Amino acid sequence: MAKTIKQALGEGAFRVNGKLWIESNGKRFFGPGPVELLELIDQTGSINQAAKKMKLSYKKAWEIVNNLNTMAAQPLVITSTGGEKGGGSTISEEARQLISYHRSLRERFQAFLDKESAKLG
Amino acid sequence: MAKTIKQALGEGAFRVNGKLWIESNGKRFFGPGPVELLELIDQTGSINQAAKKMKLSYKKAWEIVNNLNTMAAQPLVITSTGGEKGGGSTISEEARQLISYHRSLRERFQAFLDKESAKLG
DNA sequence: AATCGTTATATATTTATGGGTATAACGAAA
DNA sequence: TTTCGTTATACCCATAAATATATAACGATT
Repeated sequence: MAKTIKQALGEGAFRVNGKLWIESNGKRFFGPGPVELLELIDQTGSINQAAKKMKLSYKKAWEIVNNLNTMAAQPLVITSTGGEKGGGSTISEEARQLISYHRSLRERFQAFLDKESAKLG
Repeated sequence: MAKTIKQALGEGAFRVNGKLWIESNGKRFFGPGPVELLELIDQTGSINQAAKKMKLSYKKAWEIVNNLNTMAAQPLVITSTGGEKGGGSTISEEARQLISYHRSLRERFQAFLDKESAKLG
């Protein structure tokens, strides 16, 4: 009698999980972290404040922003220094498109994961 | 006029990629690395030789094996010490089931990634 | 000119990860 | 009892990654 996957795994809460991202030439470009950061920049108008809300160092947040702007054809974050409020940042229309696409992508991925996980239980 | 994803990304070779694994209570349990290791243990009859073929330290390989055996309901690797050849290891029927399932899972995942990537080009 | 909070950048420090090395235990066979 | 290659485990070190700290530049407003 052939052993089943369920016998191998037992009754633990096993499930299929994973991560998705968009890459270019093998270099990771766009994942959940950047998406959240972009949304918070949009809400706060500042990389600095967005980083704090994500409990990220400003440096790390800036690196993410810089990477996004370097790899994309069009800048995703528009930054400005100086001025009354010291400067600030906004996100571009292209960024909104990417966020929207990524959201729907994640929904499809979640459905995939749920379907696969069901096979284990 | 709304900007498209293609405009945001430009003509670079962007694609959707990702990683999959099986987890239990949030702890990663089974991924591509363990699968390859199990297959090599099956071929060589030894954790030590399997580690060398994967260019992995024996220590790391043993940790993977130990983790697999600890988390699964049934042992996936059966080890023995001493004897004519110093000992050795074999994989269980449950391990073969998991390898087989994981292979088909990855095929379905790859199809998902290809389908999503096509939307970017 | 002084002020403000931000962007932008360099440098140092701490933390995590993996690898290297060493060693004991094992048990069948000679 | 000696030999063998393996499993099993502890300990230290090197490299990488995340984090912390410090500082300059910016420019509209006052």
